[in-house]
Amino acid sequence: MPTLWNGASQSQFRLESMSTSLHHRAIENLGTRIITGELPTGHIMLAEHLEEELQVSRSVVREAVRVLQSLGLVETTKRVGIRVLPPSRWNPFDSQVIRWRLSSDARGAQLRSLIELRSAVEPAAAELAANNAPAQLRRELVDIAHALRDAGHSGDAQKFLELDIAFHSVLLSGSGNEMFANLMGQVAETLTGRTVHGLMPDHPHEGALQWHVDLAEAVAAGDAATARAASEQIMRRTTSRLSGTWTDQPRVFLPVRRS
Amino acid sequence: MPTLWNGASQSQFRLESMSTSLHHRAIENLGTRIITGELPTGHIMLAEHLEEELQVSRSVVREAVRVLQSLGLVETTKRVGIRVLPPSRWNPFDSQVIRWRLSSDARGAQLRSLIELRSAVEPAAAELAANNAPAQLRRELVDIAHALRDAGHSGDAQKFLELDIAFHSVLLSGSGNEMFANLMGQVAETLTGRTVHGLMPDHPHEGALQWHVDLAEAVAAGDAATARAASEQIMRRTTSRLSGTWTDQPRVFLPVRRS
DNA sequence: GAGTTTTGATGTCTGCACACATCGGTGTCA
DNA sequence: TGACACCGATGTGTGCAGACATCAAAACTC
Repeated sequence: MPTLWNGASQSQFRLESMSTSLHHRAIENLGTRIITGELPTGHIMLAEHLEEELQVSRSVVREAVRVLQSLGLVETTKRVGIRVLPPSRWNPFDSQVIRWRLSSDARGAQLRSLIELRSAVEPAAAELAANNAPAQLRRELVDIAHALRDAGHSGDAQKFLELDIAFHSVLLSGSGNEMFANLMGQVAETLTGRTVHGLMPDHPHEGALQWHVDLAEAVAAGDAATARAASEQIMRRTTSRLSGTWTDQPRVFLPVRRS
Repeated sequence: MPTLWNGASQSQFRLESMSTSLHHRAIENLGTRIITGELPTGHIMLAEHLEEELQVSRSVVREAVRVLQSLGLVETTKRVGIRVLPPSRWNPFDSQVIRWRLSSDARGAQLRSLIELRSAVEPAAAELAANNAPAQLRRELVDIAHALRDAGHSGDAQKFLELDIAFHSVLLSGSGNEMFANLMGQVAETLTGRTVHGLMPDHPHEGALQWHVDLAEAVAAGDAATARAASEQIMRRTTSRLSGTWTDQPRVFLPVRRS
């Protein structure tokens, strides 16, 4: 009886929590289940079946499926149904997909991918920022670096996290490359995830704090080479500190898709 | 009179070509117009208005708007309508967004972003591939590099393009990082765009051909440092060859979004 | 100016017609 | 008799139309 959504009821409670639109919850539900593997590759669903399973109407299901389709999670075929696509078809840069993967078994693999991407991008961003960033962003970066060092010394974990995110955000924005700047959100996820999961030491590494200051001052001075070097130092340390979380994750070598 | 879509008719012909679904064409239409700026930031549309403008039904409009919403191009607000979001909210990694930008005035800026991203990522991918790629991919890479050199010498532009795409695809796949591997599609866009727009010389640079071979053989030998160095050479040259196309494009320094 | 009502847009539900890929039966030919 | 091509039935996504629910902006009242 697909009636109104009336708070706490229904034993087959599939659309968790409230305060978001129905189609959004449907996306969340299906996306999560696909990425955790509960709905495996090749699994076929029928729109009609989803209606009663999720207790929503056709329009909600259809809009949700459209979005999942644009994320590469499913494809629709007439006379067949809605087919779950293999992970190689998922859009690994979509922030929803990243979020879902971070809260699945593939968390380690997703973290590794993100760290590798950051390790490649941040030094380049540092270089670009040193060459191109507007004066105000350079000043801001220096201020944040100093505040970050202070917070590290005083052991204020919450403030340290905020400043850490701000630092890398400003750096990436300062590159003047909108793709780099957009990684900010993902970086924030990894950083917050790190503290939440207790991977941060009580007092951050003294060298790392100094490298942040060095990086900021190199950017301010327009010294691209030094900025890159400092960024590489930071990323090397970050990588080595986190690499323990994905030692058991096998690498996946995607097939070369020729369309 | 929103009746069936009957081929060539309608003077206000907005949904171009056929053979794709209506909602897909609606996405294409709106996405293009938003990114070219024909529908500027803050512009407000009404679903009802879109229905008659595109000559499609409510459900088609709604599904298209949902997808555009997930791409960060629009937001919907009750009592207001469908609002076009500023470029800083667009998902710059989505392949549709990239494609739309490549065929807009911002083409130069998009190319620069992609090249900068490639320049950061490919050397890292080369390093990872040298350390982790399975034997078969290494062999394949060497074969392609040699074929690429031959094609370069013989001046077969079409074959050269195919092999060039294949080379970078295999390299990125060989990194074992699904985000790197996924850049493949975007790389293909830039490479094809380059030949189509007549930016390729008749005979590719001899040094570049050799660097591809060096890179492949370093990966095959597991020599990460050499592989990275060769990749950096290639990207430096690619950058310098293409930088002319975006000299006039201003860099955009996105605001740091703190949610 | 604070609280209340009205209004107008999206959100959701439903029934229907159509397009079309798949499957199975039928007919043809060797 | 068996293999193969054809063709229509079937079932599913796609698209359409209209209704009601919801909720936030805007207008209104006090």
